[in-house]
Amino acid sequence: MDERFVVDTWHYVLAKHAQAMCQLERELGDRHGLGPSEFEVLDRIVHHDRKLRIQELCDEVHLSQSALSRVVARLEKAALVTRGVCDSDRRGVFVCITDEGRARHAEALPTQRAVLTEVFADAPVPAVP
Amino acid sequence: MDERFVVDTWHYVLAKHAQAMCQLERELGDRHGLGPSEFEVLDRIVHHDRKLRIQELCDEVHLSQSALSRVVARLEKAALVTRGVCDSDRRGVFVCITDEGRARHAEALPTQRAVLTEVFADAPVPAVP
DNA sequence: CGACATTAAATGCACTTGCATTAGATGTGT
DNA sequence: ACACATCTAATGCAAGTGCATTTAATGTCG
Repeated sequence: MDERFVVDTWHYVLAKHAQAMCQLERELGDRHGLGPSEFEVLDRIVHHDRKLRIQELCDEVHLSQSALSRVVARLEKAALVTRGVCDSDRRGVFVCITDEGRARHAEALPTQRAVLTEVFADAPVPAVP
Repeated sequence: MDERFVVDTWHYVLAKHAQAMCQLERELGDRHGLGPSEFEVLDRIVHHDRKLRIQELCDEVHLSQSALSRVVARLEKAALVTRGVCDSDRRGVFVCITDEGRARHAEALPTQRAVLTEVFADAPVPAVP
């Protein structure tokens, strides 16, 4: 476990994260009115293709529970998802994507892929020593 | 350029960034009173071992110019750096690390390395297809 | 059954960030 | 020399985030 390798990898992660995040924020925002977090949540729901509990989403998205709660609130206000109480455990809330949400996601997906492809086109990940 | 590879790499970057950032924030904050951005700026100055212009730092740290300006302001308030006008171009500002800043950095460096080593200990970076 | 710990999600709050703008200094062209 | 574009850094401001707390529902133990 070379210390040099660790630091190089960290710098790689920092650089790519900043680059991709910044560009995603621009492109998704300007072209589809979505932030990276909003897109990520929609993407996870579409990927599972079912309604998910907030807690399940929490495990998959890299956000705190409170931040996720607000992202879902924004998505709900934009009519891209609906929130409903869970019958079996009325503390729980499940999030269900709407048709409009699905459409918006489908529309935004190529944009996201294009950005990622551009950012990672040359992906000289630091080699393991 | 496989689309799958691109997405996998992105997820890797997202996960490692979140994990490392979160832990750095905790450890650097609790043990040394530094945020990740503050540490990063100190680290860049120590690495160059000279006073740097704000603009130079801007190229190396992944922050906007305004955010960097405020990080430097916080560091100055904590007496870890000093700011001075550049004689040759009086628009410019150079940032100079203090002895206390050097000491704090030296003290925090092992903490940062420990966190990074832990996070990237198993670093199965998605393999290039 | 009843008190208390536990869990899920929402909310108050402070903090950091980026965008847009501003203030001041420098360069340029006529 | 003067007007104007450009550049550097700082600041007003809005937005998103995490931590701590709150509210409501569930589980558990006596």
